[in-house]
Amino acid sequence: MPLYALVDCNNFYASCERVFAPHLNGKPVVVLSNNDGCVIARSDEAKALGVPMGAPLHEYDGMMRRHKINVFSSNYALYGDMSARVMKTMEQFTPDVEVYSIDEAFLGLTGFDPASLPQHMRNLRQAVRQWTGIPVSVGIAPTKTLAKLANRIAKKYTPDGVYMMTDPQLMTRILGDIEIEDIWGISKRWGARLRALGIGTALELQRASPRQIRQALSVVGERIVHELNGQSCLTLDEVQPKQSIMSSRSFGTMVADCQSLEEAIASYTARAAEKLRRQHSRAGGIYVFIRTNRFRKDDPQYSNAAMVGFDDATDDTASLIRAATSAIRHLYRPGYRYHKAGVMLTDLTDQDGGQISLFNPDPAPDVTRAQQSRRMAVLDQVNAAMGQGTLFHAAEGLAPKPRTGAQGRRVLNTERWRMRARFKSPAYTTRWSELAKVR
DNA sequence: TCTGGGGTCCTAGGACCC
DNA sequence: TCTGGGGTCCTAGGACCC
Repeated sequence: MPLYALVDCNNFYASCERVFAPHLNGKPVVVLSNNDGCVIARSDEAKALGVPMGAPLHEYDGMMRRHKINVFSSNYALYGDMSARVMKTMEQFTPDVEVYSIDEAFLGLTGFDPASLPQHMRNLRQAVRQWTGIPVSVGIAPTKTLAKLANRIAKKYTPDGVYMMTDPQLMTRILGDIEIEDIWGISKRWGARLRALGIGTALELQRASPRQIRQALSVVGERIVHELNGQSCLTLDEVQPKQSIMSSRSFGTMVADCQSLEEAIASYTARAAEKLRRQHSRAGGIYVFIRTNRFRKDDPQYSNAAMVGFDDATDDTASLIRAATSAIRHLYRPGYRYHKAGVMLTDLTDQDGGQISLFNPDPAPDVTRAQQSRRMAVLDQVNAAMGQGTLFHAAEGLAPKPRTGAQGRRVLNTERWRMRARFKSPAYTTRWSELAKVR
């Protein structure tokens, strides 16, 4: 029987801050997102005081002051470094470590004597605590999905932070108390779908017919059913190189001039290029986007993106920055207050070198549905005239360029998602397929 | 005024070829 | 001109995770 452990750092970012401020042990601590916008990590004490995940600072400012909650800006360099130390420590206890996220790892424990595992994991936990200062919880089970659940139990109920879930009878009792949305891979949406089928707990999902679940949730859901039954479907994966690398930020204050956008984009590109080289990859293309603040309904809205493809894939920061800033100059429109920008490196190798394609017709401020559909009609005509159902307009005198390949798909999907989010318009959902049919 | 920043996977159906 | 089957690749849409 295979055995897995999920090791999860408790309140990771908050714990990292505490390592360097030990006097805050036992006191409430929260860590904020970029620009100190909202809460992204909370210590147990902060959770107990009722600070929700994602809480916007401006709403909870007074409350946090009242309760003397210690508030930190995020320091990702620190967290990344601490994470690496934690992972390295765990490698001393088993060679099979899958780093799943910055604060979690799955361990492969097949071959270990099950009877001695809890103690082995207690030792691991203590070593991590001692060498890094970070508290972790460990869940052990025959599948990854069950290990995730065991980890919850470990975190909530066991004093030594380790829980092994192997006894079938005990498992039945535990699963009966777990809401389906708390299962790894079951979100709110899928949860609602399952509840409509009369499945509300992990136990009910465990006992459901795999075929029925496959119908409702695809093979992904069926796997979860098997995993809940102790049949391992998800194996330990080695860390793979990223298929796309993103770097984006919302600005602390609105940006209106092109120069500042160029500078921001240049630094994002440099960051992304660093990640790229670290995993020994080259980018075949770079995708660049800018947008105004969608939360400010009264502001004129503009959002656009461009892709530059390279003749030869590159990892050279200067070339990438040249491409990105040139894209920004094409994307920039005066008269807007920009809120966010970013780049995504892709391995699009089928792009022609140096070509820039814009994704969006130039959206005017405060477009109405009627205006938008008129604009779309024009765009359709342009695309029809160009012979290919491509997504670009010719205002810049740029040749239209069809996009293909896996990365192109990814980028397009991302962009579609943004468009839908921005306009909340079904017209945008259908437009792309209609364009495709023009061919 | 403020409301994060990253990622991955699956599938139905169409296009195209034989 | 119409019909049909099998295979592969791509697109578009729908999810999920931390």
